[in-house]
Amino acid sequence: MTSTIDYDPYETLCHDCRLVESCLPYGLAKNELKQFATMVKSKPPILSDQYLYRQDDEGRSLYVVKTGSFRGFISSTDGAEQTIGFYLPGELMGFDAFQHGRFTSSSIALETSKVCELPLSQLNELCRLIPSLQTQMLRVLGKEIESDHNQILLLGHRSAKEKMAIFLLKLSHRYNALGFSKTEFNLTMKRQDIANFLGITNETVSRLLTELHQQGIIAINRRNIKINNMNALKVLVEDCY
Amino acid sequence: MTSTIDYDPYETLCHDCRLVESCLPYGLAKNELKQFATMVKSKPPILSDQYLYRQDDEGRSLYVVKTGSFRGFISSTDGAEQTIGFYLPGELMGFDAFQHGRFTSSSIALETSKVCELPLSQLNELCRLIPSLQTQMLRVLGKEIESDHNQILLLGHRSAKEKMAIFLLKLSHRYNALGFSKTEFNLTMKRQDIANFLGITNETVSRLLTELHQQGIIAINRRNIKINNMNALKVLVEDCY
DNA sequence: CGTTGCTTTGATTGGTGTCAACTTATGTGG
DNA sequence: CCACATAAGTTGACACCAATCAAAGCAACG
Repeated sequence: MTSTIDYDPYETLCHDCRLVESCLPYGLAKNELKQFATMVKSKPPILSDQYLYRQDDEGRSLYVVKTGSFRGFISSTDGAEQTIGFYLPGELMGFDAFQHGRFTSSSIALETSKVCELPLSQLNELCRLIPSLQTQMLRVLGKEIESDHNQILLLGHRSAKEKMAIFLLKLSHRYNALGFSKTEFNLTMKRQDIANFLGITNETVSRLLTELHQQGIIAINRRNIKINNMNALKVLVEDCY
Repeated sequence: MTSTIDYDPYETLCHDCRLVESCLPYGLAKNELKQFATMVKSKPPILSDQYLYRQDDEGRSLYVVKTGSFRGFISSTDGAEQTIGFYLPGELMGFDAFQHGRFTSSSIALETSKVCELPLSQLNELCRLIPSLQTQMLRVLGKEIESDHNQILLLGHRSAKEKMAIFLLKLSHRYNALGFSKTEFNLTMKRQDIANFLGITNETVSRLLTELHQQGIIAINRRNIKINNMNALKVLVEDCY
């Protein structure tokens, strides 16, 4: 499967990166950005289904998605999983290692993906030197927390249909923010992943997508989805966003 | 109703505070702690049902619970609420204002409570001066994120009974960490609050508590709860923790 | 004491999960 | 290139957990 997100085939430094506006160093002065860039470690691409990091691994870095997408999840001791989020380009992963230096979740690539690695030791040091980076750091942490809160809101008080609609709208919004179509995109995750993320079963996901398709609100073929009636989706949610 | 948590009737500085080991400045050297303490603003006690802060308010401070307890929640545009957490002494509130300088959740006192206020501007400055404070800051942020992830796990994949058991076990654990009994304590929140937090209805909460009572696993009278059989509760959860 | 808000209990309904069968896509080896 | 195995996705029948609606019990408080 080819990725819908593959606009950066060559290695670039931060100041050339088209993600810079949504990434951590947003708002830094030119010389600061240059300094920031020296810290960034590049890694070989992560293939589909490969782990970026595993729960309980030592966590010494943050990671930013450069291309591709990831799925973050927690495993219970019995092997049951809960997907806590999907990560698209420009989004950060690995905050959960801040507490004890070990990841409390795992991250796995949904397709061939590239990341920028930010070693925490250097990031901390740089935050002291560059106040606006410190501010920006707290800002993305706040964003992460707010995003988690929204997920709690979604899981706690929404019907399966509302959850599905919210999921699609949010994905649309995020793709749009990255400069892609907000009405047509490829789902990089399996039905099962969506189901797990929303706290429902894959059968229910399948049924709901079929239903939305039959109502003409979306058109879906395998992983390709087209939103025909954005408003109808919003009506389903009514007031969540 | 009298609080179960009322061991600090007099104003104290950080170095005298019995919460210091679980609070933000944990691990700071004596002189650093002194410096930290000068930043702490004391506030008049918050009475029951009073807001500490409201969603969309400007957020320029973090707050630490000194005595009492709070309920944090998000409101949708239609007025529906989702409780995102309960806060006991030593726990921090207000991280969600990091993103845009405004709270994305509200916090309300469940009983007469006291908080320490930490102005963000000074906290940021101090983090630059005291590296171990910076580390500690990231640690509590990591803890907050992990806690949110656990809540997502709970809401996504647990039956009502499991949710209830997890809620009680977690509360027991937190009270114990504060030096209180882990088998007997008062619930400072209403059934409705618990229900909302767990994503179920208050009727279900009531039924489950009654059921656990009849099975002899707990003894509950209004807000007072006694856990008679901790193991039985853990068996209900099996593998979550 | 009467009002009020919180809690409990009961009867009924419906949304999702569960189980199972089938279809479709992908990949492998002969 | 085909036969086969495997995984992903769809669809249907049925069961059950928890929501909903309704009403009564119970503590707090003026």
